[in-house]
Amino acid sequence: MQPRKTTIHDIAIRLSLSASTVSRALNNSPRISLKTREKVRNAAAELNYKPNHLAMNLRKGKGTTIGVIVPRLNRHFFSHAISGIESVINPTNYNLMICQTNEDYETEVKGLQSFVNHRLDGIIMSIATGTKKTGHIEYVVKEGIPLVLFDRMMGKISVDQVFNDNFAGSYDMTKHLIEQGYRKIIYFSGPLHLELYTDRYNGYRKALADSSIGFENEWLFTDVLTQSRGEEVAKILIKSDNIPDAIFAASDFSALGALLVFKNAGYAIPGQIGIAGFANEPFTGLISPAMTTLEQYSEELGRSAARMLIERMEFTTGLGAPNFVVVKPKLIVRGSTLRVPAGKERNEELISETV
Amino acid sequence: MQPRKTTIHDIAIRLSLSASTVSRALNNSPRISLKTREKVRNAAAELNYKPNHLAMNLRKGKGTTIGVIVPRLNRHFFSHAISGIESVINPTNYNLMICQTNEDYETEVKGLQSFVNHRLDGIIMSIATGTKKTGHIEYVVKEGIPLVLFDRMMGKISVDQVFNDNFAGSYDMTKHLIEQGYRKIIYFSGPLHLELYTDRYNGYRKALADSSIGFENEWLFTDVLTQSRGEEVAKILIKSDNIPDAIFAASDFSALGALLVFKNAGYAIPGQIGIAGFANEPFTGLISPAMTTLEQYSEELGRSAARMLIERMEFTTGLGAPNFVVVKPKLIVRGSTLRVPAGKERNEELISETV
DNA sequence: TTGTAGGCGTTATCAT
DNA sequence: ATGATAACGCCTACAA
Repeated sequence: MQPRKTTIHDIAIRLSLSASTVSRALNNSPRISLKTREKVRNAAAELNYKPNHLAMNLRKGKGTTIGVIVPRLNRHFFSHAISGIESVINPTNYNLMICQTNEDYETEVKGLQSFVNHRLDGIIMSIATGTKKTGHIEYVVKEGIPLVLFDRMMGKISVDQVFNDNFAGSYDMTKHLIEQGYRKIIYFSGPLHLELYTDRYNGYRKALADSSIGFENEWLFTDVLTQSRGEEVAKILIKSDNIPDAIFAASDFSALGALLVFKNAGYAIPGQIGIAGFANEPFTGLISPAMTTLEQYSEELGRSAARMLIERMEFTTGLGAPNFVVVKPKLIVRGSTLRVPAGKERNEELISETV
Repeated sequence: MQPRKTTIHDIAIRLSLSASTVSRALNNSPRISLKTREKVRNAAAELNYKPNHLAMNLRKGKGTTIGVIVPRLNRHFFSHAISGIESVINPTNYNLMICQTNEDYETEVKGLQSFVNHRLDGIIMSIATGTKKTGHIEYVVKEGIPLVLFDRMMGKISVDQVFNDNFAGSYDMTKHLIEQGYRKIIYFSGPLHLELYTDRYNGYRKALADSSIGFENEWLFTDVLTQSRGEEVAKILIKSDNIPDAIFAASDFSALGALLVFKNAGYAIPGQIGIAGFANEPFTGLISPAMTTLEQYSEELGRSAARMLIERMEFTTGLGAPNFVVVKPKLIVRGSTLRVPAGKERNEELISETV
């Protein structure tokens, strides 16, 4: 614990200069002679000077920190999205402040508030499943803080957004299942108050309708996103002797739960039952049978979000019309749903590499 | 974009009070009458006042942000450690600023420097594998900023540390392999300039020695931590016909790479070759055969680190003697190494649940 | 119980 | 090319 940190004043005194000169020299202002700049730099190094960003930001009315809010850090999807964000942010001189909500609304509000109080310059966020109200987000927008929503879209809010074409992904997957001969396709959904999940659900429904396959209300299970929920529902299905041809889950994790339960119960996958997920989490390529799923290009999503945010921050054109970036997920077909003999009605284009 | 944000002065003017009164009222100072406090609170809400943390921190010379530096966010180990940290930090009014180094030294230095400049109040960090010098860390310590090192220990630096007993974990694993009848046990290590990895390596060597099993220099492969490196080395082993009895990898990921290569090449696991990893990443329980590995209790590690940091920050007793927390990893025995018939020399205590 | 004044470290404006 | 001064928004002696 040293008494006090070196400031530009200390440097100024040491060199018999004024603080403003030192400040300018440190900022490489052309108004200061090269010789002086050199002297100042040396003295700064000698005195171990470290700029105080708090003071800088206070004075300038803006800082260099971007806040990121995600539901969970330990999802491949989000950690890779963050990697994408970082790859764009790192070369700039912005810093990342990350906060995870654990899908909880209160935590989300608190985190966002803290970002506002800290006068962060921009925010990238993905809404928690627990979030049903959007006042806190609209507030940030009204406050004039650049904000980009990502993955969990929110049609009502007029703000930049980056997300997957969930409808299309879901549609493609369902079509694939139908092509493989599955007819009774049960759907594991997330909470339907999130557009993300209604879109996925609608894509599934549309594909069924387009193939003239009837839909039964009991085919839909909501809030089945985790492995344990997937296991629960799978056990219920087995116990009630309500065995589906296939399960399409809006989450790889619940798909995994179902796959394990059915496999343990002795069902042949993909023979008796097909199972597909959503997100292409790394484990989907490692289990057996490997799981059919949808690649969401999370890293690219993150990069896009970061780029959009920086755009907003630099060209602070007030509240222009919001921009949207939509990324179409890619169908990754693997063993858990592939049962049509090769060369028959199998669509070669659908077959992707398995990691 | 509104013209300017509300400050305590605005509230003061509105209520014909002084700014200091408002400040005190907002901070619930008993020196201000309850009635005034109430009035101030209302006015603040009405004017949509948000405290400026930059100014607060500048004035107080300290803030409420804790920095976390990890090599990779997308490792189960680190994302769970962060969850642990958060579970301790969230109830306080500190915030987390997270930075990932991608195992790169330069990024680590830059991140740490940025933390110092932002006057963060405390730092929890795990050193990048690319880091060989420690000056930047010692600097932070000398600067008087509370710092806790975690997972990647650094014996030379006098600072609080939380880490696994890597020697013991590695020793246990090697013993287990020997008990299973494996003799030629090849070792995939991380870079040996990190104590973490020398400790693991030494545990392995000690177990071999204690069982009077000779060690050959070609059994050691360094810098084999990723899946792709694991695959590379496995292919080299097969090509050179240098087939081991078992592989013990200091990383689940390189173990995975080897497992896949040997499995694809038609080797029976655990029959012809046993494979074990380190970290208990979720996929280890999902692949087949499921992988034997070591649980590191990352969440607990994170919690301990956060607790130690807060301790240091609150009771800022200068530079007291550093504290250490050591957590012993737990052996998780699964199919990839288990081949001794039950009831023979198999040690029941070693058999743990498979998640 | 409240007000006044000064300063945290920096930078922008205006002068010299 | 450099200096003096004020201000960013808040807090805290000290004074009243």
